[in-house]
Amino acid sequence: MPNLTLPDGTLKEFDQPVSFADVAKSIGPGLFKSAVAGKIEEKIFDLSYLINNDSNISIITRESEEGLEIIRHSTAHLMAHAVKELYPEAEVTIGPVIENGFYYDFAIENPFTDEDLEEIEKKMQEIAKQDLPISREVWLKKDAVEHFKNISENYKAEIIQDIPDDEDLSIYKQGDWLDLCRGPHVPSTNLLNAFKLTKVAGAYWRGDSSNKMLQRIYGTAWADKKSLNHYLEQLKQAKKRDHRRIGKDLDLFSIQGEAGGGLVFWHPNGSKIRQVIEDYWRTKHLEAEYELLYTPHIALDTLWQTSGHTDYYQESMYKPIEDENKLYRLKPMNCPFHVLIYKNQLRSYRDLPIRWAELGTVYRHEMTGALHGLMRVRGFTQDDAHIFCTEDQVETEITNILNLTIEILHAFTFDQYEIHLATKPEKFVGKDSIWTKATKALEQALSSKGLEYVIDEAGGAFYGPKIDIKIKDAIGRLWQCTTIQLDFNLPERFDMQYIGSDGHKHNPVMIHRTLLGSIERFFGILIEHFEGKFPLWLAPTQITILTISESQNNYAATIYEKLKNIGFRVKIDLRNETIGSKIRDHTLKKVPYFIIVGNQEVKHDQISVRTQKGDDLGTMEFDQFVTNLTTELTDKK
RNA sequence: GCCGGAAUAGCUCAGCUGGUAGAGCAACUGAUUCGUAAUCAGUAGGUCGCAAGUUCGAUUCUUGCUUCCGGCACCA
Repeated sequence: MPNLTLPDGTLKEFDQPVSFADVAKSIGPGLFKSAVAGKIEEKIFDLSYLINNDSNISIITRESEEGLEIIRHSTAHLMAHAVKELYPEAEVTIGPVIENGFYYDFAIENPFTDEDLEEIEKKMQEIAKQDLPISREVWLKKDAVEHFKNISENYKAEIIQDIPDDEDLSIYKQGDWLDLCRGPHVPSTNLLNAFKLTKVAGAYWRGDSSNKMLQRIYGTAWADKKSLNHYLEQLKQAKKRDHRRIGKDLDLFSIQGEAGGGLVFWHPNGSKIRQVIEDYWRTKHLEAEYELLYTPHIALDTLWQTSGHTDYYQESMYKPIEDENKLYRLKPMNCPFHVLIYKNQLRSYRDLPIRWAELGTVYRHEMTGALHGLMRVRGFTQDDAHIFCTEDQVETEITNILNLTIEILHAFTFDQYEIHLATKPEKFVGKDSIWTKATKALEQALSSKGLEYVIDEAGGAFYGPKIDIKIKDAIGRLWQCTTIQLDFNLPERFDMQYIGSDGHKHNPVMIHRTLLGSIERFFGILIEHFEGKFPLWLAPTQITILTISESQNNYAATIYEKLKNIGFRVKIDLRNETIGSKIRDHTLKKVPYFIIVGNQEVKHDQISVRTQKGDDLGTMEFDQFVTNLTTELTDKK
């Protein structure tokens, strides 16, 4: 005779065990209709689960986060069911829920095509309409293994083998198809009506590249058609921001097969933006008392042996180049070079901290399949810096780095982050005591800045703990750019030293840090973040002057000269085209401001201003315009 | 690197089962001199990614290579 307490505190009394479905029904038909599962305390159960005892319960509806997850999970099963009906020879493996959807991996001889996906989707709709009840059964492990082996579902049998003997095995049935699953699931297939299969791709069994490759089908599923369409629309919008598309449209950069994959060509427009970014970066680093370095692009292989790179990262380093019987390597990192400069003279504790920064171009042989626009390339420039300091200086230095990071990211309108602090892994170098001290210093620096962070337990590199910062872009995606890493390894490997106040030699602590990460990748992120509509201070062309007809050419030229002399990046369009056509062209080129001059403007010695967004700011004095833009530049808006 | 797909004019794309290519935009020329997202007309533009094979004949079929796309694996 369970007494059930609902989330709002209401007490419901029943004189016999009841299912969640009945409870929902007793509360209201609307709730019953949208119910997909139930919850006792924090545990989730099927709607059909019978509640025997007094408990705190709640009903999970299809719109809730948990409800959606159940719908997605059940849709994954629905897809597997459909695949088995169409391709009985396919073997099912696993089908988890992922962000916005699900996937299911199948072992099958002939890979699925896009046409197959359509067929499968149709079959899914068919099964969903049949309104098949989804029921749960508990099986013994050995029965389950035997069953799946009998029907040649070897992967499933293997999965079951790995489940501990004492655990209950639940099997879910819909129609004559069944699958091992922890559940819960929606009570019937007709609750699944807003889904779409999105793509098919290969994926390794158990995620191991030495295993067989399976066929993975991805899909998305939602509580209703409206949410599904909303999501599909979002996907389309995200696609419109693709930096490869915009990079081509705005003539920012290219990557050319003729030169090789993953090597970036910065066109004049992209180069202009990069130059502005780098100038700003340099200014800020000089202000923060860094000194700037330049180092070579290649060095003797033996240097990379000393640094340990050839041991750990050989596969992603380019092969050695031979010259005069010596082997050289393209640099995959800048740090050993900075170390060499450090070692070039005797250092005293009075010299520390030393802060050296370099926009250093490195080359890494990424695997072909990994290359992706500007996001993953083979040659890129890191905004790298190394700080050499004493153990006691670590916290202050980290605080300084965080300050600089926040200021620089803010300039690019990135003000929301997710911060990770990665601690000592199982395999590590250096003394426990210094790890503890250093990790504490990182924590201290973060908390004193009031920054929230999550601890990534044992996620540090073998050579030291680190802070990673992920920034949130305009459509909520996270990108890891900043990383601040302590290194107890290189100072020892290279036998770096300083003379302490005690007159003895000590190893300095080395901090590696990059704020933007790779300039190429950061540029890609910026393109997507701004959708190509760069703020005034970054825009390759800031102003375009458009004439109505030929008679304003001279006036336009004077305006042009004046703006250019002030330092604006300005262009002039004297083409024999209608004003509408000119506006369209430059709007599509994402120029922030247009100055339009016709006979009216010439007559009153004024200009008419329009923005890229389409706002007509009307006519104004030239000086007014310059003042407005100068403010905008200072504010970096 | 692995699985699948793709590569045609500067860009976006069409070209059925083999008979050496077509549109729109851009470019160029001319007309038009125009008031806030496309003025009109004409011209030119292609080793159909590269190499080999099958064939009387290959953009089309086969193989290899290169690059790109979607995932997987990898990412100091």
